[in-house]
Amino acid sequence: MLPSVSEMTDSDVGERGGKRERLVSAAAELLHRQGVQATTLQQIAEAARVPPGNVYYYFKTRDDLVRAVVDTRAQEIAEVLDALVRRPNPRSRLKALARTWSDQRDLIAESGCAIGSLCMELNKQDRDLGRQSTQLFNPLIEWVGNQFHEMGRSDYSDLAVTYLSTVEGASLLANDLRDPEVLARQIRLLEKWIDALE
Amino acid sequence: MLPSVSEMTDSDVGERGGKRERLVSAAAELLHRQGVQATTLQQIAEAARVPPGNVYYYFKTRDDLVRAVVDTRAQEIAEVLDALVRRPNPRSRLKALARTWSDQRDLIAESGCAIGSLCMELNKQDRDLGRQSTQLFNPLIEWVGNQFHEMGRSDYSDLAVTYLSTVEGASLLANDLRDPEVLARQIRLLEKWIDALE
DNA sequence: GTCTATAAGATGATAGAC
DNA sequence: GTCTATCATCTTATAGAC
Repeated sequence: MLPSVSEMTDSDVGERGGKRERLVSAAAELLHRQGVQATTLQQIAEAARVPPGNVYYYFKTRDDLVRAVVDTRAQEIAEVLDALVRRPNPRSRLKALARTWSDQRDLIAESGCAIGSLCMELNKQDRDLGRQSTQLFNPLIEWVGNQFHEMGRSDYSDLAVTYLSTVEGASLLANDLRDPEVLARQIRLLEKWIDALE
Repeated sequence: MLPSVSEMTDSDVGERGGKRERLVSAAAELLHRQGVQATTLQQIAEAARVPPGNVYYYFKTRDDLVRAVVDTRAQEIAEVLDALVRRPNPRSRLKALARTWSDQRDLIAESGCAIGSLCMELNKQDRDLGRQSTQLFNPLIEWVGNQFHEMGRSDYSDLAVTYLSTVEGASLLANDLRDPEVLARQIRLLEKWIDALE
């Protein structure tokens, strides 16, 4: 079994020329833009500048590559959340997190939220891949819930769902309407809502 | 060109044994449960009890069948919205529409919102099929916006997006968490929000 | 008018060459 | 250790039988 990205040493990466990482990176982008099912290994290999068919040297199956993309997304989320703990209070942390969506409004209007659309597609798979999506939303729900809890709200769990529902729903509509400003406006309203909470 | 479902007379249906309708109905359910890309014509034909390969007698291409499913969903939406005009005021109409989602909470927790997930997948297609999704959300946004407008709100457009964002986002999270009550709770909060608006 | 057999093409995966 | 050639399978689509 090959080591995961996080387990690889620098020398491993050097020996392979970073091809595994290029594959995961190219796959992440293509799965976001085209969808999981619509993207072929050939397209991923081409985008990563790796010989087609050679993907199987780095990943045992196609599902394994998809799993690696999910792991990478989960890691990105963890990094974003970790960076926010520097902020002084839960209110400003929640608003800063929301702004990571409006900052990406152009991309989201074009291809939807990378997390939300990935989850939705994984949730339709009946294989074990299907339950991998919890890696993405669960940490977010817990983190957001913790912020509301710190604010002294006993209904922190419902508030976390409301928060993420707004963000994901607005991303879906902005994508469907191909209008980044739809997302920007909803995030602004979400910030007001956070400020208005006691 | 074959007549669409709405244009078919009873005798047409009788002669065909309703196979076209069975195909669209089976396709709609499978696209919802498995996704557009993951569903094959064989699966649809089998579910509709129509000989495999015979699908092309009723639909010129696979995309045409998907289009028929989208048309059917759009028609379903129109029917639901039409039925709501009997209600006395915009506030009760908005709450009644929201309840159509919580009424389907078990199905949505299992497979997501039929409209939202269909839109998300269509939005990733670069063919002309991709822009068909506007048939689904546009009428909803306009109708919901009209209700807020009748309530005297000048920001009716933003409110309509907030309303649908909440519903679609909550459906996505309920699906990911496999928890119908998540959706039910968010719809209850949405109803309170509607009541609280001036 | 209805359906079967099959073509044509693409995709995931493997075996083995370099 | 890296990559190429190829297989087996599946899927859309068509031609033509009944």
